[in-house]
Amino acid sequence: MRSRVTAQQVADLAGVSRSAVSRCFGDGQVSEETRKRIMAASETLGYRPNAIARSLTGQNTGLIALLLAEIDNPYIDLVLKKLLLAIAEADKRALVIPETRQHDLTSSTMHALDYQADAIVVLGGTVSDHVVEQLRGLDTPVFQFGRQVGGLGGVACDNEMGGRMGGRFLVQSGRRRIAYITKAAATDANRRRRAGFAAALEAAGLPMLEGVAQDNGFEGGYHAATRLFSALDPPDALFCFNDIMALGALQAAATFRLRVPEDVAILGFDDIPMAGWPAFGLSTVRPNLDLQIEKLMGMLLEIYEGEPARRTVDLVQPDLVIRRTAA
Amino acid sequence: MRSRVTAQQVADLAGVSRSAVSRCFGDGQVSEETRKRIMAASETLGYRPNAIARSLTGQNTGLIALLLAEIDNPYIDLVLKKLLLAIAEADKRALVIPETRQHDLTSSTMHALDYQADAIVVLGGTVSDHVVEQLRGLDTPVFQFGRQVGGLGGVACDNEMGGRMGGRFLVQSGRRRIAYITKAAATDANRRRRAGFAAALEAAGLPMLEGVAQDNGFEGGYHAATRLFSALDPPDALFCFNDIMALGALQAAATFRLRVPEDVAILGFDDIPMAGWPAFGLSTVRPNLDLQIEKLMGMLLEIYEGEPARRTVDLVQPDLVIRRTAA
DNA sequence: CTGAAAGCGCTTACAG
DNA sequence: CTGAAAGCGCTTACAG
Repeated sequence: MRSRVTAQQVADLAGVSRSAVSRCFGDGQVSEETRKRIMAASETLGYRPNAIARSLTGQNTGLIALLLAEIDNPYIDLVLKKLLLAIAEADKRALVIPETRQHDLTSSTMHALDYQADAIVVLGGTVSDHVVEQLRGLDTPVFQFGRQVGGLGGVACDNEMGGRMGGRFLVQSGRRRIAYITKAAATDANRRRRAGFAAALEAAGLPMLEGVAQDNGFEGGYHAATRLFSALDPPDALFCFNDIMALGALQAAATFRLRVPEDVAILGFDDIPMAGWPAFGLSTVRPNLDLQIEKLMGMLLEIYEGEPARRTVDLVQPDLVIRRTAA
Repeated sequence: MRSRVTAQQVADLAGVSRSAVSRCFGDGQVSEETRKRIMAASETLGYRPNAIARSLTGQNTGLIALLLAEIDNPYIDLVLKKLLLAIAEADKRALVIPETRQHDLTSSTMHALDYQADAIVVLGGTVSDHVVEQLRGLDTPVFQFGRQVGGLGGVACDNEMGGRMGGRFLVQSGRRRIAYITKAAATDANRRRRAGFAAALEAAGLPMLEGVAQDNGFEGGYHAATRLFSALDPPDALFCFNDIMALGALQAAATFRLRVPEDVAILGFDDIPMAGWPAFGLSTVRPNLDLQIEKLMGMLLEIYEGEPARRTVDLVQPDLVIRRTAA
């Protein structure tokens, strides 16, 4: 442990008790007079309370654990960055724990618990029922971001609504052979987007074509679209699970010399920064990320007020962003 | 603080002292017999040592603070993710602290110190001399990633070498009007890439054209390239500070109906995943990120061995990745 | 408002 | 190898 100034040293210099110093830096009662003396002493000595010691006795540690259940997703990168900023601005610290080959979500949770994190936020990926059961049983509040599994509070994009918006838009723009592209293994977000999309097509009396991808990345979208374009009667619209896949599909369309959106409309989901680049002009469904973060931070800060952790998921409505690839 | 099993409870159940339990979970001497008893008791009770309490008395906290001096850089995203994985695999925890409007690098450092982080790693951005002075004076070891400011240990891509490789390649492929594109405000990486590049051109007796961008992003590259292409005698090769700018330049070339690489060669730096997408096929300089992370982790782990923190920067040589945009 | 005391859950010399 | 004791740097009732 590094040699640092302690509260006792400040107390000695200021001629007060250690308790007074503690109260001064905490929320206790201190007279204006003593506060001034303590602050002066602190400044000369360069005192800062040891957060670790404070955590041992205090109400909380100020630590919020971020569990990254999935790390290869550009959208999660964005979420992580925004969340880091929000946590710093709320004057809390983020303990970021990724899933690794050796360490699954369960052991990440254990680590968060070892450090007495005040709350745990699970980002990305799928969470098995078994793990959810564990998380739900913890004393430490657990929140989920972007997912809606039972019994765990959190915030998510209304994926079903997003799927419906996408489907409706393509139908209304006169498309008739509309496909949904995604990876086979269904995450929660995937299932919901697909369900909303399917509902919109069904309401219009249209069938939903399917494109199955190997992965939820550029290559996955590229190959799935390639297969669809190779069919006898190719689709005139694609709705992709996410923007990266949509960009892959766009590339496939270029390969087939299809005009976008004239021959085929392409719609993504996420509105990652690239979607807006002039090179792409990708039309997409944009989750309201800032609002989601804001709501999550609200839930997080509630627990510092002593309120019980929420157990429900707040859904945030996405927007349709129409650029060039679907219009 | 949540109600949790303590070492005392384990000791009671196992019929040993609290010290024995501590030694068992630490590196102390315990007989095989007692170890078994303690482990059994721990398991029945579900005991895990409280990392906070352990941090208060132990040699270290197991916390490594990651200071994000710049958050809007896709390359830094990659670095952050890889570093998070490496830290988790080394069984340490990452405390991630971003610079915010309210909190500059200095106050981020203070927060890292409050939590008694064992080491601090500064990622991205520029660090003023004043802050470097501060960081250098700390008892806590500070490392830098991707930058080479004096007196602070760390690891970085050999940017000068990378610039030279890029320059040499363009010269050898027969280009004669070669431009370097970057944002005006010079970061350390920028200066070095430019210097290496300039040296390569000078060695060939060629002038170095300059394209000044508003920012180091897609738009910056796009507009800088557009200006260059609008000139009376446009360049036949562009070397961009990073891949995102190169993608912007690529888009500008398309707008001017320039063939790439026939009319103009475009070279980036970073080899972000997108660079390899078939849509782009961007030729670029690829820092050896994995090796950099490995070296940094080596430095980080040295301090747990009680060795003094290194004060020198380990340079890692980049590779040239030739795809389609420059060949 | 203030200080003395106890305690948070550990680790670490120190005896034995 | 093992346990009793002291201590890490705080906070928090408890008296005053």
